[in-house]
Amino acid sequence: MKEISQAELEVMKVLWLQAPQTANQVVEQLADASQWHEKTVKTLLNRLVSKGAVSYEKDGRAYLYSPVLQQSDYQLRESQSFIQRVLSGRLAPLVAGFAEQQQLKAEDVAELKQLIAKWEQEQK
Amino acid sequence: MKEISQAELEVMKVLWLQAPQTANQVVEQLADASQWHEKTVKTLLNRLVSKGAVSYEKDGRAYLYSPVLQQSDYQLRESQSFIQRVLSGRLAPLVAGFAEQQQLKAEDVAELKQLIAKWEQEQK
DNA sequence: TTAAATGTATTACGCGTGTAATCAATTATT
DNA sequence: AATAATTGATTACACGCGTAATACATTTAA
Repeated sequence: MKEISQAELEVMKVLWLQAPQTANQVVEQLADASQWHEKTVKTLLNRLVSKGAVSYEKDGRAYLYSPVLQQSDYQLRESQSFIQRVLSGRLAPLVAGFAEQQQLKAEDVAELKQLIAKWEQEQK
Repeated sequence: MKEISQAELEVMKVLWLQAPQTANQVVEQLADASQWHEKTVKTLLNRLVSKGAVSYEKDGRAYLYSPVLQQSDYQLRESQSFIQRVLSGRLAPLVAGFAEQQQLKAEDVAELKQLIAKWEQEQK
């Protein structure tokens, strides 16, 4: 699976919300959200198909597009590479930055606690 | 501050470890680590200067390069944009990525606990 | 003082991406 | 059936990036 560019990711997000969808359904949502021209969205869909991230099937006149790459898989893969590339494998500085900016949500903290608990369990 | 590309980031990492450094010191480390040609590294340094991420001062015949952009600032900025763009604003999936990789070190856990304690203190 | 070496600046080039326009095929309309 | 409209495929093009090579300036060596 080749890299997915930023613009392509926006298209994936639309398909992750609901699938399958026709090109026009996708175009409509992105014309609203991102001001993209219809042709642009079609190109992005084609590139995603070439990359194997999206599949389609003919439904009479129009095509129906579906994601092949699942969002959770994508997020995990990207997160891992991001952690290595940018954070050099360390989570703490990131959390510290978030805390400083008051961007840490209760939900995040709960998740962190759970992770720590699990980690401590494994250390025994 | 313009975007920093992946190759440029490797150069920044070398400068974050120690600064100032001459171009040749940087080149040496990256020739070892990344197989990059001297000319390539010089180009990357120049682009980083153009982008305002690195500064230099003349030291006789050679130049001394230093990061202007601090690593913690960069990490925070990138993390926030990554979390918005890829994770739709939630920190949790990133943490899950960590758990998956079994990358948590005792040091991280200790630091995280402290951050959480502080955060809980502030919530009262 | 002229040549070699060293260090930086400028230029190069193919590829992916953002952003579409045009072409071709198929369906709908008159 | 011929033409118009729709939809996907192909082509376009400028810009940033990875990866250097070449040119230029300055210092050192012969």
